[in-house]
Amino acid sequence: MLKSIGCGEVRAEHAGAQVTLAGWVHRRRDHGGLIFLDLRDSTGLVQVVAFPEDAGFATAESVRSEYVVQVQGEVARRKEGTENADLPTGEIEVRVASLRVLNEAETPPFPVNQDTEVAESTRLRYRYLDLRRERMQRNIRLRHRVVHLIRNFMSSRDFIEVETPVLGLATPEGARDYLVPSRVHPGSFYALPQSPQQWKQLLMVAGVDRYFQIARCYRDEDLRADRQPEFTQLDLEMAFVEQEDILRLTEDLYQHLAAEVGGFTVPAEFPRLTYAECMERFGSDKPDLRYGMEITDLTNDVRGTEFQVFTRVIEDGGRIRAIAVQGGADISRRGLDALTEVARENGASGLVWVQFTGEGPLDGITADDIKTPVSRFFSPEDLAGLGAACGAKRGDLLLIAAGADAMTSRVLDVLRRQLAEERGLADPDTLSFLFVTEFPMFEYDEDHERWSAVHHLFTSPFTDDLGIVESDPGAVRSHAYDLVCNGQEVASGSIRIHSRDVQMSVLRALGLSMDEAMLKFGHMLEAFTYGAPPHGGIAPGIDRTVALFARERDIREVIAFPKTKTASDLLMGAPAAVTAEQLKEVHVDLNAAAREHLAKQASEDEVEA
RNA sequence: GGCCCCGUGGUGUAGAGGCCUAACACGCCACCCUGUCACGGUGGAGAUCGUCGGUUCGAAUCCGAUCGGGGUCGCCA
Repeated sequence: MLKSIGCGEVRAEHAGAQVTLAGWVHRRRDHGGLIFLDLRDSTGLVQVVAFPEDAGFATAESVRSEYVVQVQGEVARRKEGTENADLPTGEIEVRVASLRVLNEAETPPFPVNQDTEVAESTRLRYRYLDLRRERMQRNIRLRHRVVHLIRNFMSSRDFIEVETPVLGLATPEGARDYLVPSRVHPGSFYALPQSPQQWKQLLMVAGVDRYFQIARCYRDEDLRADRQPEFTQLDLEMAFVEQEDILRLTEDLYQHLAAEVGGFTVPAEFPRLTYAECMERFGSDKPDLRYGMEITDLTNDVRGTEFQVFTRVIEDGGRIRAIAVQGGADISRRGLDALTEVARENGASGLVWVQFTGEGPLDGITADDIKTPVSRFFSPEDLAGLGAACGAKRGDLLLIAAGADAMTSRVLDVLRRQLAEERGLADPDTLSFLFVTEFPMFEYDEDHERWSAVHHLFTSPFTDDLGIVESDPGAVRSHAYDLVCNGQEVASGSIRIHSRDVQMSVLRALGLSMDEAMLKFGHMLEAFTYGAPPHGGIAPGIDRTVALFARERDIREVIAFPKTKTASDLLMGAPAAVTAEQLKEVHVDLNAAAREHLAKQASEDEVEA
């Protein structure tokens, strides 16, 4: 080894010892007559000091930020009064006996030694330097730790890790596939897995009754802060289980992770809410439970009133729903207009607000203490009643949306989240986990005029609903469940269908013909005829999980080499054109549009060069 | 695919028709400095304002296109 100890590991107890250090020059402080170097490696920072009489002094004068150097010297206690309490190594310093430059370094394109804001594209272009910075070092090390904890936990529960192919078969359902052309089979393509779903179910049939895998998944869809074209899941599956077994295992895992990582408040027991309950109380299937503002149904409270905006909606089968915003009476007229605009953008024709000023309960509140555009239609008593129904006090704001459930849910969910954000209601140190259960089996796809699976087509419908799978798909409940945390879906799973007949019925409900079903899923249907055990599983997103524990909002911050929004790799320059020879080998011809695009790109590159 | 935001020395920002021969901080370079730790001091170099085109007597600034990055809706079983 080129070093005898890590920079960050040197302590007062080493005083007097000879050490060899190697690392990057974090910072140089040249006082003319003496030079300090902060030397950095993965273990931390240590101060190296060189005096003019030291052999390494001339070299110390010449080194620059990010030079890679090796230092030999004696550990010494710092002079009294010069200790640095902010550094674990702050009691000591290393007096240079020799200093060797292992490699020089260009001035980096952005500061490596401080956590300054840098354009993300620049960070990605020089990711190897970005990763050298403290924040990213912390994140990728946390990621390792979390994955390590997961592997140990799964092993301790008798799961075995099995690798499954990356080159597989395209499926007609779900996300767009990444395709890989076959050289050996002209005109045929592999698809990269959207998840190892089918493989893990086949492993269940194979008698591997407790499987897991840290699996890379690929989906060719547009990206977001929490979505990458390739991402990592803890994929797991168990045979002979019921939903409760999977949920308990998942909760145990996350309790374990939270306890080991530390620093977060986590519910003692993860609440379980049905999908219907979530939509009713929060308007979302991934509610943030760190704050209140639950939705209240006011339909019956306003049924007989004069206000036709409400009564007409009720006649049309809609409902009147509201949230109470604690302390919201101080929101300005302009702020209220902005909230109304948000409601409109999400499909509402308007938003009724009521502000209760003053303090204390709403009983006996007078018109003077109520601000609302609908005062003509409601008495102060009526409005107080509505407020009380939502749990409001004086000083609070009531926001009322009227219309179809889908719209009012969306509007109140968006408002709830926005207000929580604006008013800082979400505790950053709380991880508010919950399970959402009883997802509907199907949803209607307006664009393609057919039913599609909400979770996926291997999800088991409720036994009680098997009779209506094909006659009334919209009413079928499924054994699909999510783990949700702080308004984000972190895991998703289900109990699977293990019967060929049920699977065929679901495929028919999705509008797949027998021929198509056999072509795309014949292998699954066949496997199910050979004694498939009842089974189920879940797939927590590793990127999102690590981001939660790292307090990062963007999963790109916990991925070593992420892609941009347009799925390109700024460091390597992928994707890129390949040679005509390579295309020929895989029997691929580019169409005119693709050729034109490449030509244009090439000419732009020339201009730059 | 729609909508929105951003693009100015190496980095982060300011500049919003003529005051710009583009400002500030950090960084960089040189010199000075024996106890700093975001060391300090003095001096200096460095951007034609993403690209292309247009409007104008005049464009970093206005308009259009385009490229790149980001957000969001669709999409993501």
